[in-house]
Amino acid sequence: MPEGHSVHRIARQFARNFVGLPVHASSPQGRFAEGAAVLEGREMLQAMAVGKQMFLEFEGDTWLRVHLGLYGAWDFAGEILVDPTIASANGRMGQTNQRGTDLDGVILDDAGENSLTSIGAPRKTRVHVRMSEQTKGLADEDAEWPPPVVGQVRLRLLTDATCADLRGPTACALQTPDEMLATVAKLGPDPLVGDPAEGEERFVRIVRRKPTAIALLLMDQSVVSGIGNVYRAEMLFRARLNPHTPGRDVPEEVVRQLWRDWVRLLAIGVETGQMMTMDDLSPEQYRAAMASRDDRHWVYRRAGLPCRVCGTEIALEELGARKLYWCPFCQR
DNA sequence: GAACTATGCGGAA
DNA sequence: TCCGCCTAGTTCA
Repeated sequence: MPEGHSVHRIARQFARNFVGLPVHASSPQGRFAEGAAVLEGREMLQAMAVGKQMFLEFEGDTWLRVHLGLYGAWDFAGEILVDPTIASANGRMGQTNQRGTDLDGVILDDAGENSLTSIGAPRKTRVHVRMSEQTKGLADEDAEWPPPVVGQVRLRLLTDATCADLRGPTACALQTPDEMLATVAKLGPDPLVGDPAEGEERFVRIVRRKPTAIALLLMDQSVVSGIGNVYRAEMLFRARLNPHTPGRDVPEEVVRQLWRDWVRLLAIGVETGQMMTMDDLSPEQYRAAMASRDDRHWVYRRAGLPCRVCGTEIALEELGARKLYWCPFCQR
């Protein structure tokens, strides 16, 4: 259940390992057989993310649009080049386990080394990672190649060195360039696409016009791209903003603050692979919070627990068919 | 092994 | 507003 940061990480992984290379495409599960046949053998030209959508461009004016939805995930295997601007390379990206762990793939351990752990890679037996020369000592020479297909793989993309398996997406479809542009045009600004200052103006203009609760606006992908249920709850708490405040009643400066917070959280998320929303804690506080992976947020999934700031019980309500967590005192 | 849950979203009613 | 999609980890029996 990835929010925007995961999708950007996945796009970057494709940029490093697939772009510029011919790709074998198949649909082991069969549900994307026609599309895979179209892509088979074509060179991947570009990989980009806009909000929660990812677009892969192939030779012949053909785009692949993928939306992971609630359950989707990409599993990478084989050679996985490490983006130096990104703290970790990966096994599994997108899906996470049910304990609230929101980590993509490999993490940095205390020593600052890349280490393969099961965190965020709940089915690590399926992830045969042969790291690039930029990492060390993680060669898996005995891994079968290409990796055996396990489970429902909608789409497998394969180069000589790297394999990417897509499972459970909400959307996986081919698009013409016009269709791709039309999809993007419907999306609100993404801090990592285009000029973030322009994005801020668009965001402010829309929010300040709407009578809709700010908690709903933040989740509306036509208002702002990439925010999901976790970032929504956390951002509203960080702004100490009542989730029910109509967009047009949120002071302009607070709207701008929300956008800038999203810019910051997304950057941290893409860099670390974690939905780090408590970055302003002291190191000691942060260590304590991280000690329990189930409890690393201000309010998300903390219903009934005391607010970390004021001790009030965190509230849980349904809003727009999603669970909304907030502190009735801090966000009054 | 069944039931439950999830970071999403489109379409029917 | 509700339902269905579609996957897999976790929890509980």
